[in-house]
Amino acid sequence: MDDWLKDSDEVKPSWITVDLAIFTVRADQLMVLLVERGLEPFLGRSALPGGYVQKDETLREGALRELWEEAGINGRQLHLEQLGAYGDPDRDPRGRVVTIAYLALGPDLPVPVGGTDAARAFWTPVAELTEVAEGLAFDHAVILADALEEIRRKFEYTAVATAFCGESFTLSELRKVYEAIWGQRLDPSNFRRKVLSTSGFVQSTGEQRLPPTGRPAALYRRGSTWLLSPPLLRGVG
Amino acid sequence: MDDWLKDSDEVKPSWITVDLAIFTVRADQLMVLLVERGLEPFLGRSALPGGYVQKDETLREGALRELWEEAGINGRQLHLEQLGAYGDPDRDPRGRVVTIAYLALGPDLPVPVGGTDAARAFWTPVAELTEVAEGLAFDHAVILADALEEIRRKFEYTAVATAFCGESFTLSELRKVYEAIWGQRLDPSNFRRKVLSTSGFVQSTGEQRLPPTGRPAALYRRGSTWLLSPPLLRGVG
DNA sequence: CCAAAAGTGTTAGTCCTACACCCATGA
DNA sequence: TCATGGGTGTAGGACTAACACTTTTGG
Repeated sequence: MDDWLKDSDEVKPSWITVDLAIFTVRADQLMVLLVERGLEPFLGRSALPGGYVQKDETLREGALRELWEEAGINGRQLHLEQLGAYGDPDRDPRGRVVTIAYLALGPDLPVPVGGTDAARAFWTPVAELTEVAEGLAFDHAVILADALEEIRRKFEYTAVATAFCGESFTLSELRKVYEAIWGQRLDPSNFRRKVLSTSGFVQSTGEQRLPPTGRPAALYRRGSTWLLSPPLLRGVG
Repeated sequence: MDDWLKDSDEVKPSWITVDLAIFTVRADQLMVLLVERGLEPFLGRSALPGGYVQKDETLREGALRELWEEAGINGRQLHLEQLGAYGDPDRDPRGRVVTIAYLALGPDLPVPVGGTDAARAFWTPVAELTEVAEGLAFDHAVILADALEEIRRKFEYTAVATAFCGESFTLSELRKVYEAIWGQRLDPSNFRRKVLSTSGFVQSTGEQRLPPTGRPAALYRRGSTWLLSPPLLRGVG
């Protein structure tokens, strides 16, 4: 490293990690992926998946790599955005470690299987983890809370909800995603109208899907519009 | 630093900096604070103010300290929020430097004066810096663009606009802030109604202020509400 | 009185909500 | 034909944009 970089009593280099808050919707519930730590510190405790950023990769590339190594998930198919940096000097007992948190959203993903790091990973319903969250390693409870707030906010004014659906989806599936995140019933007919009247939100595929019972539903895929205006307001609640 | 931290060919420690995108509204224009770099690399080029995070401070504390050292601004009086981390491996010619960008918004601030680092600081109207921005040091043009997008978005659904006003302000002053950011006229009467009907957005002080000419205007201060629902939509535009 | 800016009222149109109703399928 | 979920229609109310109008000041 060049010697024109400042190194003094006040300024020291830090370790950089990425941590991932990975969400999916399964059985009408918002789930987050946690891992059981296999190393000190916090050995055996639950944590968000993550790891060190390597020398020659971008932060995003590091997040994608950890997504694969720790969770067995190919990130090219899901929504990945940066949440923010967490760098309190005492957040890691090993020393100064600044972590860049990423938010990942994907359709109902396969349960992680054995054989890799991902074997230690498991899905947890966020509705049930209020007590569990306090036991998370590092400051991961804070990161998780920030991630949840970010999701709820972004649902109102972006098309991010489609990230929880597969390649093609019905409007009912999309609506159930909103209902899971907002914890509130939405009127199917009004929801349909709002979504379809926002040009570019979704795009008809022309195909249909048969529900277990009832009339076949039209299939849609993501449109090109990301920012929704007007936003899909959640009711007064 | 503990030896249980990974150090290998792939993983190396990094330098952590904070960079500040500081905005104010003056003469109905959105302005950003830039500095002329006094050190290599990019000596003499314009850049966002910023510097190294010290050993025992949080990222936010580092941002507040740089705000004071580089811009002569006491940050306790303004809005300061984290924008995100920028850490491409080649963003700094000196080596791996990850920067945490902060967004700062404040009322018309005193022009930085000589005698300190802040002597090199100057306000630039964002409307005019399209060409200038390309010449900024490091990836600061990207950070600045992200900051502007964040401001415009947050104006719609938060009360962040009040950060550009002083302790107390008239509704016209607040409206002019919106007009400066959105580059669009707003109907004074409709604006007033929207703001006042959003409970907790602003709070009457009972005082008045005399404009250069015309009827005195009632003064308000920030209310306790941060999230606006419904959002102050910017018109179809 | 006039100009300028604050502040109120009104109206026509748009959007939203709630809910009734029809449609297409499997059993 | 029944149950189930998909999909359309509609009436009342809420919200909005546009703009006319009144109020209060200094000159």
